[in-house]
Formats: sequence, structure tokens, C-alpha cells
Amino acid sequence: MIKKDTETEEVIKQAAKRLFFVEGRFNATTQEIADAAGVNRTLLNYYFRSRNKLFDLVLLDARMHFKKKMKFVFQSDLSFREKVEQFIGIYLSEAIAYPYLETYMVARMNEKLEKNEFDQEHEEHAHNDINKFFEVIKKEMDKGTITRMNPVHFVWNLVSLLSFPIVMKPMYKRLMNLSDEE
Amino acid sequence: MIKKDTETEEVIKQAAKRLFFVEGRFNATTQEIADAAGVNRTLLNYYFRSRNKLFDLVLLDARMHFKKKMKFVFQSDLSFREKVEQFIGIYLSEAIAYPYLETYMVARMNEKLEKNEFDQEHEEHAHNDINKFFEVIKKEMDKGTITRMNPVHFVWNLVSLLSFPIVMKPMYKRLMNLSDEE
DNA sequence: GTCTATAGCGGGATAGAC
DNA sequence: GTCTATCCCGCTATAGAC
Repeated sequence: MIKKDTETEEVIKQAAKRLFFVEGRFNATTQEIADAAGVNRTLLNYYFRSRNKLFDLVLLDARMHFKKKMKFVFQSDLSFREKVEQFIGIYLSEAIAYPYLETYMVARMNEKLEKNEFDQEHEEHAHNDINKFFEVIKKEMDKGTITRMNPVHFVWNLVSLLSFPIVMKPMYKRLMNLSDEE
Repeated sequence: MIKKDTETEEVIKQAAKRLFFVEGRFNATTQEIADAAGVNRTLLNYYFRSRNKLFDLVLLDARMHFKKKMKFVFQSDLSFREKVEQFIGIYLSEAIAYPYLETYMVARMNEKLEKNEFDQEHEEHAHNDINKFFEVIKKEMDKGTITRMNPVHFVWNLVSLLSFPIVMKPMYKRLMNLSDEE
């Protein structure tokens, strides 16, 4: 059956996303992805040229998606407190929807660093976005709303508390007797 | 050259440890490990029967090592505050010596969960140790030294703040312009 | 655009000589 | 205990028919 252009492509990407970020199957083979998508394995090559390209694309997609949401919050005219609350809200809902995303990013990044395949391309944008956020925090400290500290540390602490439980869940769920109460 | 019994075995294990936990090369092949150890590839099979067995063994070793150190602290007669400080100290020095250990554990664990290969064996011991720690914390709350809360959450927060930076370092080092100040 | 068939390689594991 | 040679499998990628 002939599908509308790029439809199959999307199906494959969604399947890959689910495998990687929802189920945590980091070393999924092309066959497994194809099965999950309900398509023939060779179509992955047809659409994405290689396994690695697909991996990169899916990861990039996820980052863009998250960034767009965040940008929206920070460019709004909410109060600082509201912005942070929004940030937390989005962060958590994303993390619940894609519990393995962060772990996957770390794993992939290590792989790349090993092979010196790291691409600077999208790095500068990230720097800009984050630096803007730092500026906002600094202003807030000048106002005395939050304790003065290195803005880097502020974000760091925030993200630590939010993200760690997600990353470590599969592990500590076993070690302690936890339900999903956190 | 014939080496003293189990010496080569140790060399291989050390090499694997370094690759996994220090360099973060999670998908290292048997060949790479052998090269790093300066031995023939087939010796890995000779000593450990299979790649997976080696992986498991190295991981188990690391866990034991950490546990032993921790046990020593908790069985001492230090004050609660001192115990926590010791805990933090050990945790950080371990994390600096083996920056990828935690990430590796999470990655391996996901792999195992995928394949339902999870072994309960060493789980009960871990439960016991952690439950003891929980008891200590509870007593401390009764004394009013620390805010009353679920002990699980106390440990959780502590470990979050300690561990997250280590796990995420390779990632955020790139995103922000960080040295190793943390 | 989708499939079948096949090439080709890289990796894990084992046999057997030394 | 260590090495060489070899087997075998799983996976990616591509050629070519439909």
C-alpha cells in the first residue's frame, strides 16, 4: 500500500522515539524499530540512510521540541516565580512522558565523545538560550528575590532535583521498595 | 610468558573498569578491552567465559567496594551529622574517581530489564543495608535534629544533589561553558 | 514506495597447538 | 596460560524486482 509521502517516515520516527525514550531500549536494532513501526526493515535505510542518522534525528527532534516549549515560557511576561513553576511543570511532564530521554542523551553523548564525532552545530544556539536564562536569574538576585549565588548553580540544583529521580528510577525502584510515589 | 595465577585476570578487570567507569566507553568490545589490558582477546573468554559475565563481575566488584566503605561509616560511632558528612565525602571521591559508574549502572540495568535478565540475588542485602540507614534517619527525626519527612525522600534528595552533576557532567559541560568547578 | 535477497563485516566464542 | 585459526551469528546496508 502506498502511503502519503513522508507518512511512513513519521511512523518510523515515532516508533523509534517510543523505543528509545519510553521503553529505554537503547541498543534497539533496526529490525526491532522496524517491527515496532510495522514496516519493513529496509525502509529505515530508505528514509534515513543509516541507523546512526535515524538516531541522531530522533534525538534532535526531542531537543527541539523541549527547547520550543521552554522558549515560550521565558519569552512570556510571567513573573520569575511563575516562570520557574512553568519550567518545573514542563520539565516534569516531559520527563514522565519520556522517562528515558535524559539517560539516552547521556549515553549517546558518551558514545559520540568516544569517537570524536561531536558536532558543534547546534551548540551555539543552546548557549544563547541558556545565557538568557542566566541573565534573568541574575536580575532576580539583584532584586533580592532569591539568594545570591552563581546562576549556574541555581539551575544546576533545580535540574538536579527534578531530573535525577527520572534517570535513576529504574535503578532505585529495585533497590528500595518504591512505588511511583515520587 | 606465564604470569602468576589470576594476575592476568586482575589486569583485565582493571582495564575493563577503567574503560567503563573512567572513560565511559559503555559498549566496549572484547577486543578493545583486551587491547587496553595488553592481552590477547581470547583470554577474556578463558577467564570470564563470556563478555557478559565480565561485565557483571566488574559491576558487582564496584558495588561491593562502595558498600564496604559505607558499611564502615554507618557501623562507626560517629554522630549522625558526621556520618552524613562521611557519606558525602566518600560518595564524591568515588564519583570523581569513577565518573561514569552511575551512568553505567543505569545503562546496564536498562539492558537487563529489557531482557528480563534481572537477578534478585544481591538485592536482599542491599535492602537490609538501606533499611538500617532509614532507621538511623528516623531516630534522628525523633530527636528533632532534622525536619521530619519520609526517610526515603531524605536519602533521595541527598543523592540527587550529589549524583546528578556526575551523571550529567559530560552533557552539560558542553551546553554551558563549564570547567570542573562543581 | 515497498519488498526479497544477498552482500559484507564485525564481534563473540571455541578448538587445538604450543 | 597463552596464542592462532576458525566458526558462526546478528546486524547494517544495498541491489534489484515489483
